Amino acid sequence: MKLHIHDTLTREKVEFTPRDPSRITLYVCGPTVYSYAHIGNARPVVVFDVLFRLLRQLYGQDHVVYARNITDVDDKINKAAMEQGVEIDVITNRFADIYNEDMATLGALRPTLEPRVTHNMDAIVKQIADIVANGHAYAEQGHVLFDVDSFKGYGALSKRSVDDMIAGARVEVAPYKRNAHDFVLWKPSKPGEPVWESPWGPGRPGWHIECSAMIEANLGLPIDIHGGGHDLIFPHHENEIAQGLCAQHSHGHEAQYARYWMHNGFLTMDAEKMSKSLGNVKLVHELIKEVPGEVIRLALLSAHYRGPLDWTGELIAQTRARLDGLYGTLRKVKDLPIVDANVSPAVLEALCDDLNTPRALAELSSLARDIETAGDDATRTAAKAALLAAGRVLGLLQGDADAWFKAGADDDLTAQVEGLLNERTAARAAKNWPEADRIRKALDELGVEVMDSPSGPTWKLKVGA
RNA sequence: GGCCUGAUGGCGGAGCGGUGACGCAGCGGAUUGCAAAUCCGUGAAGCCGGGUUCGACUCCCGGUCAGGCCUCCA
Repeated sequence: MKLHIHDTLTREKVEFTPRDPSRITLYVCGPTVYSYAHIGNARPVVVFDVLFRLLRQLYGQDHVVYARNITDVDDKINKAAMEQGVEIDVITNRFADIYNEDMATLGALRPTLEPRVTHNMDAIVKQIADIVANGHAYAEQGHVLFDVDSFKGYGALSKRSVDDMIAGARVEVAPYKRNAHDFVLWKPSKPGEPVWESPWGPGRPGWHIECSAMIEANLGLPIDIHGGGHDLIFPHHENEIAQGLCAQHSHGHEAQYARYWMHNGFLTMDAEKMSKSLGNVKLVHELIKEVPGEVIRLALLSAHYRGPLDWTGELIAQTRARLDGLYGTLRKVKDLPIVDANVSPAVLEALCDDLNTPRALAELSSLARDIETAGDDATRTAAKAALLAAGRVLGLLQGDADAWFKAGADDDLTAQVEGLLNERTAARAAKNWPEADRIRKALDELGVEVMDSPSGPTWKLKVGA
């Protein structure tokens, strides 16, 4: 099965051919760790997690190197550290850990590499030096600026010309810049900020250089796939290309930086842009207290990654209901053995078509129906295996089905429910329907819904109870 | 102003130049002590205006609306 992906550089869906099938390289821009991640930040994480899983499925578990950086040098980090009177690593370690925990709750696998700016300062300084040596950057007043005019390929990714950018003219004009659109590779630190040594004086790296330096140092050019949010196309990824290629001794004009570019669409909140001023920023850290991580994950995968996604209460409710259905089916076959199975070709085909998760999800429903309509346990066991295997590529349905419905119930409640259920089972055995209904009502008041089945009752905690 | 997306049923959301997935909700039936689940069936859509075509939701052109980027941003 051949993977096809929509490449931002050519704006076309193309067949994916890895440079080296035994070492696929994937890089996705990660978080700046000064605060909590919001739900919009989670979309690329989940989307590219599916890509990571798919690539591992197609090329082998050990043949994919997935790097997602952690930006731990940044103005916002400095500000937070200053305000709290601590070193920056107190802030960055704390939020990097929280980030990883929160993303794990969304079912995202840990990337192979999580390079940090502070751990790659040598690579950054070296890359800047290479760019300067190759004549694509200049030092001025403690700054090092990338000379945009020296790189002919500039603007190829974002499809904009340097002239257009000047026309837009919101770029910062500074005395140390030759041209307004030149951007910073290295700059002096302000008093009190962390400082690193460099040939151009003490200071700190600019925003874009970290990614290209870490890619060069950790993955090697060209990487296979570079991913990120749509908003990063310009200037971040455009600048990455310029830096990454101009640091190469070939001057990189014909070389490639990333063989394929993938960008996820934006997420809106009730059709509005998420912004602090509107007060509609949803933090993943808060959201997972009210909504299971898997619901969030499925909701994020319910639309194609390149399209927009509107985050609403209705979306969450519908997604939860859908997952209830899937886990409900799995609960019916929970006592059947788990056997190995191949990922359904239809699911693979959908994902290989530029990560068409909605189509893959539709197939998941079909696989669930196979379980429901199976006539015997052998068929059911095979169908269960097929559903779980398909779920695994999507990072879904790997939890315990019973636990799914009881999530949120503490031990006390569970014991209480089990007790009442036993009483009710006895009442039903005696065909004492009024008593059975009384207990059902009592459970209902506890927020518990009882479902009878030939093999005994099951229950679930009602949402919002 | 420049560049880039998107617009499908009550809601979410795909594919496809000719029979309109899938999910949630609705309706009918089967099943069920009750309830749920499940299965079967069913109603329901393609922003507007042109064009191409035997035929367009699907291709082309022009609008409209919404969102994004051009400044830190997933």
